[in-house]
Amino acid sequence: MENYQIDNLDKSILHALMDNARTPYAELAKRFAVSAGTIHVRVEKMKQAGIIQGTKVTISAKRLGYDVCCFIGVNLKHARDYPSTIEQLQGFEEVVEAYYTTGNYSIFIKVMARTIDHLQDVLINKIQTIEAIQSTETLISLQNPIAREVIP
Amino acid sequence: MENYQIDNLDKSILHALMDNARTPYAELAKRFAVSAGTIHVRVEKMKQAGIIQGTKVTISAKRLGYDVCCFIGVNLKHARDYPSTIEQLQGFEEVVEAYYTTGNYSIFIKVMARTIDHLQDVLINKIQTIEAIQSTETLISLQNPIAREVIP
DNA sequence: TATGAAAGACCGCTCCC
DNA sequence: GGGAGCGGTCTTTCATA
Repeated sequence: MENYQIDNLDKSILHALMDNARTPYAELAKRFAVSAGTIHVRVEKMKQAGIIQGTKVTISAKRLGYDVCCFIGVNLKHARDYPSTIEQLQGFEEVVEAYYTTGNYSIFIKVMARTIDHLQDVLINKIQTIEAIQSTETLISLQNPIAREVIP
Repeated sequence: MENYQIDNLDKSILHALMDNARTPYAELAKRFAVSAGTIHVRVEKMKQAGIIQGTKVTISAKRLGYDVCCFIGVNLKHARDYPSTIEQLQGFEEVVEAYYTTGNYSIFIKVMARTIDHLQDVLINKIQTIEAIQSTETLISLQNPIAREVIP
């Protein structure tokens, strides 16, 4: 779990696996002109170092009927209400991300909803029922032109 | 690619595969008391329906030295500058997500940086050099207590 | 110490019930 | 939807530089 300085080969492997986690090692080996055993060793090292955490399938939220993506800036009445608010937000499945932030808002959340009506329902009947919340500001996402991950 | 109404078994499979895309079908079969063949059929159906898009490894940004996560609300001088701005933002590897939003900002981006100094560098020497940008507002994320995906 | 090659185990895919 | 055999992939081990 110590720090491990990745080299160009590691980086290339990461790129490939971030695109498709099931890329055969043999193919990576061919692509990067090394042996499959080497690929295996590198992947194992990065797993040990905690760089590669696991694999997961990518889901299309749209295909599942979730068309509306929005961000909501939340202001709390008192900063001390932060933990309990997070706990309550966690109970709403539409809240997919939450951040404790400096700046304009206390908490910043990402919400996925099926429709605008659904979003309205989530806002009024879920989020705004939390007592500790003073006010919210909603940013509806119309497009998501960039979506990727950091790669040094 | 048509719409496909998923049932409880599909949902369970999705959950399992979102946690670990390499879970053996035989194990899923045992867990949900069906045969491995059935798991295969369901996964294939969801792939066909476009619900499952692929698999990717999960990377620890922290382990790679990226400790600072922040959101930046961007205001443009003119709405028409949107496409060219996105194009320029795409060129900065630290910009990992971008949204075209209604509300306070024209564009909303997520930035990953190594350190606060690095973030400052990205802001001053990259983002704020874009001519079309009128102003920016930065929200630094101190914690990310909720991070998951929609699952109906 | 890191790489390359080969053998064995495991998994996923396909056919048939 | 369930079960069995084939093919492919991952993993491991050993030899090598």
